[in-house]
Amino acid sequence: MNKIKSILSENNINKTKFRVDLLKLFYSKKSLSVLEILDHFNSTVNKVTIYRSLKSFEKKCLIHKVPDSKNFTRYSLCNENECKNGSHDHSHGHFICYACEQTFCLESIKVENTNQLDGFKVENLKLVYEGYCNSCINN
Amino acid sequence: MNKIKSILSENNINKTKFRVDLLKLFYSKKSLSVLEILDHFNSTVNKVTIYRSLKSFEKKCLIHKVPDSKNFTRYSLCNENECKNGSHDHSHGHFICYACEQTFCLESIKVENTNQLDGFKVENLKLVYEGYCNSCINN
DNA sequence: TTTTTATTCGCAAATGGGTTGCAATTTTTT
DNA sequence: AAAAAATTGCAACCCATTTGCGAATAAAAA
Repeated sequence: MNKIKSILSENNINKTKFRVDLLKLFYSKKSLSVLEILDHFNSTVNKVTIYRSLKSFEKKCLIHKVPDSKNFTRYSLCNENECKNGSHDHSHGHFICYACEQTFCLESIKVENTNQLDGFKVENLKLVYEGYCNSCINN
Repeated sequence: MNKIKSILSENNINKTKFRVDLLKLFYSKKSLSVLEILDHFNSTVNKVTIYRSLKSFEKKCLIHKVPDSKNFTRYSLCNENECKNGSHDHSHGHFICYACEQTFCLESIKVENTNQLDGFKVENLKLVYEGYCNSCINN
């Protein structure tokens, strides 16, 4: 609660009720989509506000986009070691569950940025696993 | 020309002028988006027709979706060894060019479907390189 | 080759994610 | 408390993709 507010303060984001609640929500979820956020707040908040809050959080390196199976955008908390000053680096694999559609960061699976690819100059590398998470298998 | 038509015949897709031309086009490109197809035909064909043709080709394993950088869908020809009977398996890496937005299949970079991931049942694995292709670097 | 049947096509309209302009409200600064 | 800056909601928009439906076309049957 206090932690959330101080994070917002440090990043010059106004501590409105919604933004505090939204950031708090991120601390309890692996990843979130706009639709899930809208559902969580029972549509008491306008979707434009959600988009703008996400964009603001992203710019301040509180959250970043993560891969998803469909063409939806999902976000999850930044890792302090990886993202700084508005530039995001998630050099680890990701897992996407077909059932719950959650995206999990696989911090232990590092992807090294191979510059060695014949005919191409590689700037980024994404490693995405898809399947079923344990929680979905056991339900 | 004859080859194209016989492929369509074998897959029970009507050999309309547009579908013949569209399949021919795929044989000359690494990958295509709906917009690129629309441009190529100078908007003489309805975009709904494009979407439906693509879906039909995909169902018959002539083409499949490939990863892209933005939220657009791209398609490229299926590899006969990999895709069969409507189920698509592209177990190789992909390269996406930031400049031309083309997606290239890296047939030589195979991804083995690791079932070994703690806490997850892995069904699929995607390896995507991003950067600049030689053609864009030299222009 | 005519008739029948199955596909495909184009158009209009709808769905869904995401954005923009603007005026009203809230938070921060002084 | 007043002024300045950030945030919000609303309506309207953009763009990719889909759906319904009747008209046109292709393939199969007679």
